Amino acid sequence: MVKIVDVAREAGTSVATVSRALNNNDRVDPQLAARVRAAAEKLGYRPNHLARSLRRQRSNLWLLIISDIEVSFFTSVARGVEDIAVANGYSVVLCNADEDETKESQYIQLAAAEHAAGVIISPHSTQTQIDRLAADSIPVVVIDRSIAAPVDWVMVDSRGGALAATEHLIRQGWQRPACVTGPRSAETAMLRRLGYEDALRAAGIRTRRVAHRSFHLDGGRAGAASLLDRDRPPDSFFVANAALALGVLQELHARGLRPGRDVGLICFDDAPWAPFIDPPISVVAQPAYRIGTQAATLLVDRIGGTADAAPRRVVLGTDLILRESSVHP
Amino acid sequence: MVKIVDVAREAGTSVATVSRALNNNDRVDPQLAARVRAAAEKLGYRPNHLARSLRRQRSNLWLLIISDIEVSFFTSVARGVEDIAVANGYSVVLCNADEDETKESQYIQLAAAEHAAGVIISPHSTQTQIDRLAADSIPVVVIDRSIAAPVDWVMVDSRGGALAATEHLIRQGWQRPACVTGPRSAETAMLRRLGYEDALRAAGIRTRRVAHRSFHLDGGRAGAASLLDRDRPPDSFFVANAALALGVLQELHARGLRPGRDVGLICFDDAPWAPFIDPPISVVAQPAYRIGTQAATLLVDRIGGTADAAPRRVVLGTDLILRESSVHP
DNA sequence: CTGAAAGCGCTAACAA
DNA sequence: TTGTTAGCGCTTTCAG
Repeated sequence: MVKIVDVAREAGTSVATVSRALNNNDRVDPQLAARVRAAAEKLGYRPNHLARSLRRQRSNLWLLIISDIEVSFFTSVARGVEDIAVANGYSVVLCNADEDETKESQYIQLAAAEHAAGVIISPHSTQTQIDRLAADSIPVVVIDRSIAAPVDWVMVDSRGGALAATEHLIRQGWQRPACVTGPRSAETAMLRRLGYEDALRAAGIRTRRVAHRSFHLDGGRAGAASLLDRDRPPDSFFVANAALALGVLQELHARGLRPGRDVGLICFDDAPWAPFIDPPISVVAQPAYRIGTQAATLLVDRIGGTADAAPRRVVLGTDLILRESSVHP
Repeated sequence: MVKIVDVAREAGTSVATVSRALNNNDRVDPQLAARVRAAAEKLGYRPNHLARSLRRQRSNLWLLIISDIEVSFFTSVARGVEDIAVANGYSVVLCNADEDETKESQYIQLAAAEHAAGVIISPHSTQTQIDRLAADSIPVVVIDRSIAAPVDWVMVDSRGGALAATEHLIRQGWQRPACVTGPRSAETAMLRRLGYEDALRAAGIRTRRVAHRSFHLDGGRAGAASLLDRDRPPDSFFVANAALALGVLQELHARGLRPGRDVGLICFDDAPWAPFIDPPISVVAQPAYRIGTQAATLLVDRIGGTADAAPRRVVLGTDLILRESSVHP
């Protein structure tokens, strides 16, 4: 391992000058700086981030903690985050909390222990504890779901999107829309349910048909099954995310019910496969990449700026993409 | 920030003893150790990984560098890796190289700069340079694709899986199978092509219908289009991964060709949506989770063991899952 | 079994 | 503008 003192010796100068030349370049003789860079190059010098971060008390590493890596929404977000981060000299690593509270808290610990420069997180629940980060004054930006702490966040208008989707179902002529959503602990699950209920209320439909399940395929299947087993089963479904929708589709298929003919179906979040399902699925699309860039921009500001500025909140709109699954025959 | 010296003061002992008590516990008086732990607990002490790693010259962090996070195969691998890593006291973070050589090399640099304990990587190409890691004696395990360096790796039998898939197509009665695969630089792309050709050879089919494209939806669409525009177009497709398959489906749909009726279709890698496509897609399934656990196990051994032991190679078999898309009417 | 002290590689006062 | 040097927080000899 070649270290800074080796470069100093090679360039015939001191470690301080090497450090200065290789970093900000602030007030070091251009010729000397060039010599230093040449020496560093020749020796293949790579700064040791550990030592640097320990000394500086801050690193260049961001942790992006996402609640479920299998959700393509998050992978698009990640791309947005990364593009902005890299442009500002940070590296981003991903942590998959897998909707598991324990894993999530371990990653939060990790961010603190590794002295991350910043954290972007889609919290498992509104109760997710980020005190560990606040205590070490590591800036945090929350995405997708909100949290019981005064931090910056970026979200989509879940309630509005759900309202639009359910309204669409009703306008198509479906009479008894149901809502299959995530666990009560997930704010997006609740907001999407509320949007669904807004639409029912506006249309004067009294019966709420709601199933809360885990945000997974199995949850979708179970939710749809329980709803369909009721006395007056739903004739259409607003589903709160893509994984759930896959489960709902499975259950519909098992019962010989075809979306766009026997039942209506629309879901939140546009998955890459949604246009290829039989029939193609209508969705509420989220601006995932833009959520990532927005969150990253907030984080860059927060790292550079004053810690005690008031939290900033960004809410992005959704787009309704209509395909065949929601058509009323 | 509470540090080790604070704990020492609280416990009425020295930093050395605190360090020992909090780590291996090796030959520390049990009573003293208990006092130390109590003090650490009381003060909310968290070790600073940066300082520890700098001193020890090794960290507990693994980097898992994957070539495309949108491929669900990799997310399952990640889960397998993580389970083993955590069980052995390591933390793992994900890096998405996005099939981009530059990003990949930046992550390799990052692993070196952060003194990662180990790296698991699905390399962008056989030419991926991991010298940076070898130079810092950071153990590496390669997955999914091989690489021009003597390292441990874990792969699936791509060629065998491709052979089985293509044989199945032929046995169904399809006469002119084609192969839509990834770029020549990707070893899996080549191996799957070779397996396809093995099957044609065995069946005495002379005409090779092959399209190499990028491992993405667009590539699949373009590949299928170019094949279908030939003089004697294929009547069936073996597709080298799930993203490509989506593109192929798109092109077939655009031409009014229905899999399992007008054409045969089977693809490598079982995606979560594969059973829900119209018609459900036949696939070659990979033991993704097991690839992750195997790779992680190799890495644990390698970190603990001697660096110069001969590289170990693991090849896992694939499973053919037959659904409707490959049926010959 | 415990403590004192020497660094890990780097940056940032402080001096020159 | 450059160099000397004191740590960042921790682990690990080496003495005791």
